[in-house]
Amino acid sequence: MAPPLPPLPTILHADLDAFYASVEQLLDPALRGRPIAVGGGVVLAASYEAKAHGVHGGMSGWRAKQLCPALVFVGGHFSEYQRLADQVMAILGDFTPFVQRISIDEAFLDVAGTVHLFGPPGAIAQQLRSRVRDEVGLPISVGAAATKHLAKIASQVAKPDGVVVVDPRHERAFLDPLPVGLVWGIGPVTQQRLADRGIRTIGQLAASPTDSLEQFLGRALGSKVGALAANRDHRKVQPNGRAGSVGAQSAFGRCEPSPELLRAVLGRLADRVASRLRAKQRAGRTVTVRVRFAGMKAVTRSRTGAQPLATTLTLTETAESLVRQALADHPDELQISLLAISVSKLVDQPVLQMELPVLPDDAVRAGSPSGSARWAVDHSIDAVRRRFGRAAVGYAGVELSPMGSVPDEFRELAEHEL
DNA sequence: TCTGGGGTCCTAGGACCC
DNA sequence: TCTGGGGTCCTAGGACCC
Repeated sequence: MAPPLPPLPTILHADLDAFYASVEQLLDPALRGRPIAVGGGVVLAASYEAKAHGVHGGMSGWRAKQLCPALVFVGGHFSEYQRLADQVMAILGDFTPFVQRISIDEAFLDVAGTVHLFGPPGAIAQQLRSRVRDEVGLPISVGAAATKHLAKIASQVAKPDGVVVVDPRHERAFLDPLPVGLVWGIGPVTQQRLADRGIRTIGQLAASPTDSLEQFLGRALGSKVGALAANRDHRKVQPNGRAGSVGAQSAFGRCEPSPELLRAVLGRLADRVASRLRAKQRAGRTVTVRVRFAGMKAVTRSRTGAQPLATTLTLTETAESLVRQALADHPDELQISLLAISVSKLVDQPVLQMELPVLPDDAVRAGSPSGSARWAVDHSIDAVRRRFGRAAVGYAGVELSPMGSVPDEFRELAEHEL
């Protein structure tokens, strides 16, 4: 039998460059060519002109200004980000039905079935970039390789505004000189641990004995690196699955965890999470809270119930009880700096768009409404908000809370390049 | 000048059942 | 009666990604 042909580099990873900042420069020509940062107190995204001065996401605003005095801060046009990114994804879909979007601004494509229509992967990458540039006006980088992992690394190397095709016959030559931090799953912690052992490049990593590496890196990462080095990364580009959890968090300076604070913050977070669950027609059985103390140490507490939940008031109460539990387990911690709520083990919970049911009597009389009354209250609030906007109505003490320093739109989009 | 927000995946230990 | 092994679910913690 003839030896199998080497796989073609038909997996593409397309990644918009400095996405939020590029959109701002697209919307306002006066910003083009200038160092800009999206955000204020903290930099959410920086243009390449700003990055040249060392500005990057996650940096405090004043530090960024120190590094780059000419830096211009701009507020975010969040609905524009979503709209333009969706346009880009639609263009990607013209080259193959196998598009897997992994965040607002990046996606994998498998073009194995369409090379006969559009030419080899490198040519497809160029056509795709031209169309995004011409029709949307944004720069996008593309990596092409035989596997997702490698394509992702290639697109990072291609930035800004470029293409890198990794020939499957020369993968090691491509990978070996690159820094280990480009490997998926190697973050700052692991990078430091590797550096302590003199390992900085992927080549050095691949050359070190696997068993001892696995011993100190953990089996998961060890096998991941092994698979990468041996080109055994066989994950397919697959249609997007549905989210496995829905959560929200809120950071505030350092505060004493008074009952009033807990009520206000958890009520607001539960309102966000539960209304998003209802909008997706989903509900979840497991509620997890996260409490971060003043020293950045964080703990979690979770509870799994028999019935899936998507009710604001029930979620608030469950979260409150879990947070109290976490606080009681750490009596030495006097201040907290963040609270988070997440709901997982999600199931479908279709909701008929029916007229509002008549409130049961017990809801009117009792201080604590019944399950069906809670359902009715939530859905009437959702309905009003659909018509008049989110701020139109809410739970007492929830909307009035001074805690929401970050506008809700800010929270809708997961940030990138941090 | 302490560091925002929304997710995923992995590990480990314990409970529980067969 | 004692013991072992496997499977599944739950909780908690941590690293990482965008």
